[in-house]
Amino acid sequence: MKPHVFALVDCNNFYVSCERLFCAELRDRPVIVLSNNDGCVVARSKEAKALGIAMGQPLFQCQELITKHQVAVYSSNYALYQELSDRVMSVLKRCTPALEVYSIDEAWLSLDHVPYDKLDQYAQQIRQRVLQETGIPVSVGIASTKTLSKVACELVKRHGMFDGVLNMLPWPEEEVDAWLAGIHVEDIWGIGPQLSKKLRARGIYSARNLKLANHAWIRHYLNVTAQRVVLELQGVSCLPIQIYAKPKKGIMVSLAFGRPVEELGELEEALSTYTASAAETLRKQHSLTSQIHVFLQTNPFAKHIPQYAMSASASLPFASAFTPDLLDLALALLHTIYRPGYQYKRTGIYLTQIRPHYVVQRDLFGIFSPEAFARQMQLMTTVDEFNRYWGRNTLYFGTQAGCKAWFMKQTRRSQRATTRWEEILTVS
DNA sequence: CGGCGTTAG
DNA sequence: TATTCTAACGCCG
Repeated sequence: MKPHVFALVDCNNFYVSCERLFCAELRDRPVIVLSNNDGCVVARSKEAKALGIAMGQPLFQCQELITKHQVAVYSSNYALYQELSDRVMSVLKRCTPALEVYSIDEAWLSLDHVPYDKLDQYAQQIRQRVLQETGIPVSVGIASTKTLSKVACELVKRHGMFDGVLNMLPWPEEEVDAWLAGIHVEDIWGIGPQLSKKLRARGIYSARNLKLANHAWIRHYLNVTAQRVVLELQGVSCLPIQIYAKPKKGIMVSLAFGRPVEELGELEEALSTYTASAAETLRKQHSLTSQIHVFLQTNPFAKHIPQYAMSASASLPFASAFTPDLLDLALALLHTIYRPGYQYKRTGIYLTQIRPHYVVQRDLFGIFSPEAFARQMQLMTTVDEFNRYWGRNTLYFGTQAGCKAWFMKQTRRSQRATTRWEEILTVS
């Protein structure tokens, strides 16, 4: 049987590339993008990496480097990144019969349909198309398993060679192994810090070592995930391409505040906003929830202030995606856990017990009304369509209203040039 | 089955 | 002064 051909397409420094699209002078400068609340660094340009700015580093720790080297600093602009990601994925969709969107900046493509000797050329065409149609540069790794295509992509980025595409398929086994020897175990997809520690304790330091490790030992002392990684390194594909996004089994919305919040009223406003957003996500995947968890927390890093963290859960009488139902329950839960006198840093909601909305509801006491349910769903569909057309939060529920003084800090966000008319790029 | 730990981006 | 957010899965009791 012919082995499968996996291509991993990975956008280069994706968030930075997005920012550069709308600001030409960022081209050769060091650029970083921050997490929510401008907390820590979540994306770095090549130049910023070279300066030694680390992934996940708190902003205040690299302030000196930023000033010294005039690093361009951006708050995260997810509206922009998601829109550009969608554009990249739609180009990729046209390049393969089987696309798996793995993350905002990565996708797997099956290239089973491409003749073996045309793979490199085809991958170059993919890169050029994406660049031409979206402006985003990408790297491509090609191999017989997902894990090896990750390795290939990593080698492209690490060595800045291969012209953006690395196809490992034609390589003899010894050549693959030679390159695997240069990859540390902790840099393999699926091997995190804990597994690395155990592997290193057994003298397994490189991807090559792991590929040749003893199966029985791996299974017994580690886990089945690690065993799959070993097989995948050997060229035995265990992880197929998943074309359809599985509906989420849990939906969480939780954001840290831009400043400490003490008032119940502000917490209600924030939680209502998060709940409406979670409900929207729920409806988008055609699901209902029947269990709600609400949580509340002070800032665990602020050792000097009194700490409090609490959560509460409750079940809905019947599964729902009707925002007012979820709001009622979420706010009631918030009231049970709220204690005055604390400086809260975060609240959030987590929806679980999620199931498809077409599964017919059985109700022991006859309280559930299919007619009312249908009316509610219709109302929410209207709200969602309205908001999709006129912009997020054009229509919203009363408890969300307020001045949003708690909203996250975003002092350096670029224009939402692709999703807001009033922020469109102007050329003068 | 729930809680915990690990990993990912 | 300052430290992201979301989701899945495996293991264990």
